[in-house]
Amino acid sequence: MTEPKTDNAMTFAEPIAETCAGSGKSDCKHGRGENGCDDCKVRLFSVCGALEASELDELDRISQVKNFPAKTMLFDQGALAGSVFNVTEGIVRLYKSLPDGRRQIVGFALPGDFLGLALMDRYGVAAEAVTNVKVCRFARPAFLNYVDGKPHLLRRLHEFAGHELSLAQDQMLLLGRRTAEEKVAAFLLNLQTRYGRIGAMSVNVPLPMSRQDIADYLGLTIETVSRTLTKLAKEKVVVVVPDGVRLLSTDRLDQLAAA
Amino acid sequence: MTEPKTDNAMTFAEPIAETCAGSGKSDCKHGRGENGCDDCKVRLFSVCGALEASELDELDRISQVKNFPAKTMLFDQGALAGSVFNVTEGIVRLYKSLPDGRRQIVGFALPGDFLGLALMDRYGVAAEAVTNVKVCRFARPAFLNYVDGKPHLLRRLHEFAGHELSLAQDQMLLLGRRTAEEKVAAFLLNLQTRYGRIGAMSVNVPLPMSRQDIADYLGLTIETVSRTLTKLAKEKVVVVVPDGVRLLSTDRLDQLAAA
DNA sequence: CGACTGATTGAACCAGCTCAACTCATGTGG
DNA sequence: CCACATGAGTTGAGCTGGTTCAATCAGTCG
Repeated sequence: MTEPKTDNAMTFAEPIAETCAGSGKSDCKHGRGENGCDDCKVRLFSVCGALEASELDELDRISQVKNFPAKTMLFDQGALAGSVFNVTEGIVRLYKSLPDGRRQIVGFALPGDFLGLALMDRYGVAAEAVTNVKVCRFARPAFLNYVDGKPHLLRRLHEFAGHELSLAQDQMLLLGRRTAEEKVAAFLLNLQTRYGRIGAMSVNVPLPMSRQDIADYLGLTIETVSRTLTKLAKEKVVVVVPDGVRLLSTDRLDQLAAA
Repeated sequence: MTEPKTDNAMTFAEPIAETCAGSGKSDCKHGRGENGCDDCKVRLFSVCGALEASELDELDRISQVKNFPAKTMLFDQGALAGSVFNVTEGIVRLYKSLPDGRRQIVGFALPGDFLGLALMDRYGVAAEAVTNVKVCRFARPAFLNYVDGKPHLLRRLHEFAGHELSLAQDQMLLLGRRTAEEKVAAFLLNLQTRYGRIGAMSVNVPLPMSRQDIADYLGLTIETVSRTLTKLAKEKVVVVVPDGVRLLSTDRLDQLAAA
C-alpha cells in the first residue's frame, strides 16, 4: 500500500512518447521510429491502410512524428491549415466556440483518426490534446501533392469523410432530440465501441476527458453529466471509477440510447 | 381584389415540372429536356461544375430526370443506396428518426445540392420532398463507375463532402449551445445566404417547410419556433408573411446569431 | 358553408440550468 | 509532515427557458 503512483487499473494508454522514441537511434530524420509506417499500430484502420509498401515509403518521407502534451493545441479554429494529421496515440478534442465562450465539442479523435480530412485551406474547428498525443503530421501542400495521382487514397479519404459526416448527423440527432440520460448512455456506448475498434474492447471505459469536455460534447452542463452518471450508478448500470466508468449493463444502456 | 389565387409575392419557385417537361418533345429518352446538362441551371454550383463538355455528355447518358411531388420520399434511412441525386429544383428535407418518432432534420437540400455524397452503400438519412422536387438521378453503380478514373470529380465530391461536414459541425454548435432566439436567427440568415448562392438573394426569405420542419431542424418545438418568430416580429426584426419572412434588420439577426 | 390542416397564443409544468456549498485528491512550501 | 491552496467533481436548492397541453385562429378545399 505504499505505491508512489496510484495503481488505477483504468487509465488509458498514454505514454509520454518523446520525439524519436524508436530505440534510441540518433539519426532519426523525421522524428519517427526506425521502421516508420511499418510498425505503425494504427495504419490498418486509418487512411494509410489503403497504401502499398512503396507508397508508404513515400509517405514516410513527407511525414513527421510529433508529440503534443496534454492540454496543448494542435491548431485553432479558422487558422490557415498548414498541416493534416493522423493521430497515433492519445485523444484529441475538436471543438467550435462562440465569442462569449460557449463551446461545442464536435468530436473526440482517437488513434487512427485523421484531422483535416476535408482538406480545406482553413481549419473549421480547433483541436486540443486531451491526453498526451502522438501524431503523424503532413505538410498540407506535400500531402495534397501526394494525394494527387493516388485516386485510391483520395477514395479512402472520401470514405472516411463520409463516415465522419454520418457520425456528425448522429450527433445532431443526439444534441437536438435526446434527453440527458440518453445522451450520456449513447456517449458511453459509443466510446466503448470506438475503443473496441482500436483493440481496447472492455467494459471498462476510460474517460480521460474532463466532465466539462463531456458536457460540451453532449450539449449539457457539467452538473447534469455528473448527476446523470450518479443516477446510472445508483441504478447499477455503471460504476464510476477514477478516470472512467465500468459498464455493468450494456443492455440497459442500449435501451436508454434507443437507436 | 377578386383574384382566384393569392398574389403572394413570396412563394419559392416550385414549378410542378412534369417528367420530360423540356419543350413537349416526345422521344425524350432519359426524361430530360432536349439539351440535357447543357441547360441545367444548377450545374455550375453543383458537383457537375467540375466536368468538361465531353464528360457531361457521358453523364447525361447515365442520368435520369425525376420528379418527386411534395411530401414524397426520395429514399429512407438505412435503405440500400441504389441511386445518388443532384437536386435541380425544389427543397428536400434530410432527417434521422428515433424509434419513438422524435425526428431531427439534419439539413435542407436546395437546388445544386447532391444527395448521397458519402457514396456509402446505405443511406444514412431519409430524404423527403418538401416542395415539388426535380432531381438528376444516377444509379449508384453507374455513378461509381463513372467517378472511377475521374479524380477531379472525386476531388470535387470530396470538397462538397468537406463543406457538408463543416456545416454539420456548425449545426452541432447551434443545437448544443445556442438559445431558441439564436437558433431561429441563424436559420433565417443561413437560408437567405443559401438562396443568394443560387441566385435568389433577397430580404424575402421563403419558408416552404412547415414549422414542424423548422422545429425539428433547430431542436425546438413548433410552439417555440412560432413564439420566437412572433417575438422577432414584435421587435421589428422580421415580418412574418404567408410562406416566409421578410428580414427587416439583418444586422440585428447577425447580432443574435452571434458568430 | 363546415371540416380540416397548420400556425398562433395562453397557462402550467419540468428537465436541465444556475448558483453555491462541500468533498476529495494532488501539490507546495514552511 | 502538516497546513494550506488548488482544481476537478459531486451534491443540494431554487430558478427558468423551453416544453406540454389545450384553446383559438386562419387559410384552403370539397
